Amino acid sequence: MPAMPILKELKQTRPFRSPAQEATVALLRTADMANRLVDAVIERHGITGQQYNVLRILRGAGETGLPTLDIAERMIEQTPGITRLIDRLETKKLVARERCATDRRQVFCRITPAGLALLGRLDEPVRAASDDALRHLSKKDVAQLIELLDRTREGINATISKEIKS
Amino acid sequence: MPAMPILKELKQTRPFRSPAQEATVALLRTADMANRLVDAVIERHGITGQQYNVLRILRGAGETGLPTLDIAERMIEQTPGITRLIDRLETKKLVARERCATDRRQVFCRITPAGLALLGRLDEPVRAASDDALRHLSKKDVAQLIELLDRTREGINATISKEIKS
DNA sequence: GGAATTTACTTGACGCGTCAACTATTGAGC
DNA sequence: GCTCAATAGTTGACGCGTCAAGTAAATTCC
Repeated sequence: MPAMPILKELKQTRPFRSPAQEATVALLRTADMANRLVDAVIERHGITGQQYNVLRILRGAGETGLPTLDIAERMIEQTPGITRLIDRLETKKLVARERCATDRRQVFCRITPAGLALLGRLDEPVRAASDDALRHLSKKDVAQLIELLDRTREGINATISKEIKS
Repeated sequence: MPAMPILKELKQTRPFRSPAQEATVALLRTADMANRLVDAVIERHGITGQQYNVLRILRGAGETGLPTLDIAERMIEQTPGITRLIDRLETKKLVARERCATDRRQVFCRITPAGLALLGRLDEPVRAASDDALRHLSKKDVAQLIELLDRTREGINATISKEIKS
């Protein structure tokens, strides 16, 4: 039961040029839908999906917090956007920043108690949204999906390193 | 060989709250990587990934073209951004717009010969990028991945319709 | 056939990703 | 110690998604 094949879904006449291309498009569209679903849950609580990610990272980092760029590394995102993202979290009093004394270039970011409380309220609904999104898949399917995606990322990583060399 | 488990990849101490959540995160990260790979190829040719998508849609639509909002429907995206997206394509002379005579509310967009030529140059490298991304997967794996993703989208769609009702 | 809706866009404002500079420190080599 | 390079972060500019509000041209309904 392939549900709704991508081809129809896109109302596209032109067929895919390879199965891999069909899979890639399916991957992108599926991820976008999942993102919307999860973001919708998060945004009801007054922060964006990206802001939520930052808060989660900072919660994981504990008391000491993290330098700005270390946060960026743990996100999907690259670098410069992180500054403004954290600016907004600081405005909302969910994150506090402080220049490091021993290395004055670094700025440590810590999650505030208000930030922790917000995360606490979000953990359950966010998990529920993920479970909902995948509820058509059996336990085994989910494991299989994770495995396929892991291997896909590995392949992409390899491709990228190859390109950097050339 | 699960390559690099998501958990390590994120340097995150806190474990996932459910397999579904791990799968969701894997999905989002994998899609992001795939997107970067493909976009990198496209952007070498002077347009963005979204602009490429619009051009593909318009190529599929043929001579008559498509009204603005019909393009938006076929994209991942919702509505209003499409206007400005096409503005930029028009500036680049890759798309032409013309108000419909019979229904003057509509604006028909058509791909120009220059746009078609650009797409022609991109088809091959884009397909190659997809193939590269998934080269660690066997034919069977790719089919399996497509199937799992199709079913996932189906589940998300159902979840969303359910929410709209409530 | 004229008012009230609906449709097809368009525009403004804001969040976010990304590249290219630019500043402030710190560290390394001499 | 002093120059030079690397590191940590910030800022400006632009593309894009998204919501809310606005405009203009059909359509619908008395």
